[in-house]
Amino acid sequence: MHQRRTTIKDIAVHLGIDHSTVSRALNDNPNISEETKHQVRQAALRLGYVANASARAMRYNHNALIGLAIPDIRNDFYSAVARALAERCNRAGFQMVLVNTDDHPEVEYRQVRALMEARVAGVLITPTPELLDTTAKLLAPVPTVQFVRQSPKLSGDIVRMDDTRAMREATEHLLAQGHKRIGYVGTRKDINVGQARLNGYLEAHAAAGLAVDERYLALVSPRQTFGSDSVARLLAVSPAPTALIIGSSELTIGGLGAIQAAGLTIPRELAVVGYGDPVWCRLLSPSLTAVQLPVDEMVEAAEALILDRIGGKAPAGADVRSCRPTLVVRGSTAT
Amino acid sequence: MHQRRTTIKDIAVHLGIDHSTVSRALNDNPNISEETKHQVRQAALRLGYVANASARAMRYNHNALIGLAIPDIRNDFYSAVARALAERCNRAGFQMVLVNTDDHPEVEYRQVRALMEARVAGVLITPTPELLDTTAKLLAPVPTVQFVRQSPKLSGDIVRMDDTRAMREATEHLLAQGHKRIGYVGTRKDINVGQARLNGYLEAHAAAGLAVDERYLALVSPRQTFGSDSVARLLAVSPAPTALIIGSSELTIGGLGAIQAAGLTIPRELAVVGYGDPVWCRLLSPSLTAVQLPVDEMVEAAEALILDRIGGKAPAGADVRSCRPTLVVRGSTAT
DNA sequence: GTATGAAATGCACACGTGTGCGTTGTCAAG
DNA sequence: CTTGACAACGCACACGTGTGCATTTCATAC
Repeated sequence: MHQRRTTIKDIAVHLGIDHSTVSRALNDNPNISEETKHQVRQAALRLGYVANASARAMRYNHNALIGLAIPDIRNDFYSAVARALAERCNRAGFQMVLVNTDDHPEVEYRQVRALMEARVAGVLITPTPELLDTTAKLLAPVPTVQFVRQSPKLSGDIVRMDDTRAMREATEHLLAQGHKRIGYVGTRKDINVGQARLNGYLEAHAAAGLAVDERYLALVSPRQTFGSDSVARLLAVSPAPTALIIGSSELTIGGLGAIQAAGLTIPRELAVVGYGDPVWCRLLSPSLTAVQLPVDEMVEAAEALILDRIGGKAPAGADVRSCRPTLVVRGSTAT
Repeated sequence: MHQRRTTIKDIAVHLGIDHSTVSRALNDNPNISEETKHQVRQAALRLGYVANASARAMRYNHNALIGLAIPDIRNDFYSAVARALAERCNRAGFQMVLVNTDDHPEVEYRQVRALMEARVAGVLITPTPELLDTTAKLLAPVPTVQFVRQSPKLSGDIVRMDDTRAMREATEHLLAQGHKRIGYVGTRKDINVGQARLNGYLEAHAAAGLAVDERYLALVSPRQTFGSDSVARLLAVSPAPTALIIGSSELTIGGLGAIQAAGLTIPRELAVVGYGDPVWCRLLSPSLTAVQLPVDEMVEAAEALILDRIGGKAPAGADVRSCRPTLVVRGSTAT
């Protein structure tokens, strides 16, 4: 059933030498003769030796692992993040370990606990808004980067984006086109990015001296069905909004479906701005104006921060990196 | 820098008892008094004890890990697979470990090696067509499931889909609508699914007594840019095809872009069938007729197979499970 | 021949967890 | 009081790897 795997001890017995010599040979220790090294390497190859990461992790007191805890890997943004981070980790000699929290505090706890049991050297997490105290306590001993979202219960560095600015620009873009009734479907205010994005929407209205009609606002959890429901509700308001901003990639998918179901022509009857910039944005007709998220920039910043912390060469206080999303104007807001 | 983490030994010292008693207490051994168990649990909680998975993995000779090696997590199909598998693994008490091979044999080798160093109990892999001998040798000691694709160099169970049937149905669907010039953009024939899908296309033509014009075929690596290039090339053939089948999800994304760039109206000037069924298929206008892949069914089969192998309760020979994709007809092939 | 040193290798332990086996303490039956 | 039975716990080792230290071998210098 469970296969016995060859160890350095097997190699040692095979060659009639001590296992410590094998260990040194494989690690290219200068005290070992070239001849012995050669024989050891050959034997390792022949016997199919593969180092045991667990044993190694125990010997040193750290694992070359970095944990990534995100809501759902099926989300285009997070899958791009995971891919980029995995690549960077590999380059730095680390292995990335991915877990899905499903935006559920208990699942999040279990998954983070699994990461801690694996003794990850650092964690990159997009915390749920209801992050448990026990989860925060769990994360305390290791360098943590709060990615995208942040929680007051967590300490550690922060990598975020300028959500407020992005949404202000998106709103200003629509206002400049003469829209006066702009619907907004975003995430709940207790998710910090939800509040931030809403602020951008509000600021733009305030700057334009335009009052905000509460009936054009929908703040929900970032699920596709809620996006669909919310958009349907906003479109039913009378007078109907002439433009719509959707403030989350999940909500965008659901929302676009609802707009189609309503039979509205974009952008003539309804202008639309989405959040997140998956490849298929350009395939829609008309193509979708959207807030493009700086994935690479954010992952690069996060990785640099966490590696510095792991290496011990980082300032005492928490560092905050804010990356700037860009509004990409396409057909869905054409005049 | 590297935090010292509390161990059962710390708890033992804290309570003035032996570490073996702590171990037994935490594992609810009947030989330990309820009072001691209570104290141990309390102390574990207070000291923030988190079990060391590496040490545990060494004590037993297996890790509760299952490896998943796929080309790219950004692909909608594979991210859905990863999500589903992770969930099932958790339910079964396992932890999934994900690696991207990037469809590159050397990367594949490195990543599989990392999995084997982590001592995964089993591996689910979508092998690259050029899978190295060394990679195959690496995988030999553990139960392996070849997922979607398969390689002659590997042994072990196989979970695939009936690609030929799916493509035959897709082709028949177009033939039934009167199309005589059907372009086909698919993956290279040395990828087994590429050959299988092409066969479906060919079989349908043969059954209809229709000759296949080689100029309408493009067989490439599954990259978006190749999809774009190939479609552009096929559309330039004179007479141009009236319908197009794209036999890979990556190629579909690139191909749709090329069709848009050519300014063709779907389905009037060109009918289109895609492969893979991401959520955004329904958001296109017209919505995209596509081969829907049985993700859940395949993951369920793969997980059952690998758990049986790990548990030792599986037949000697390799098992093959073939799941059936379904053609979902939408607007892009409307008449 | 002996001392000196360098090169190459073996011995023994540590890391954290779990378990077989021996030991202690307690209580009841003889 | 002795014996046995049983509950509760400690001792010691194993898993695979790496490393400090001691040991061996061998050549060179005195």
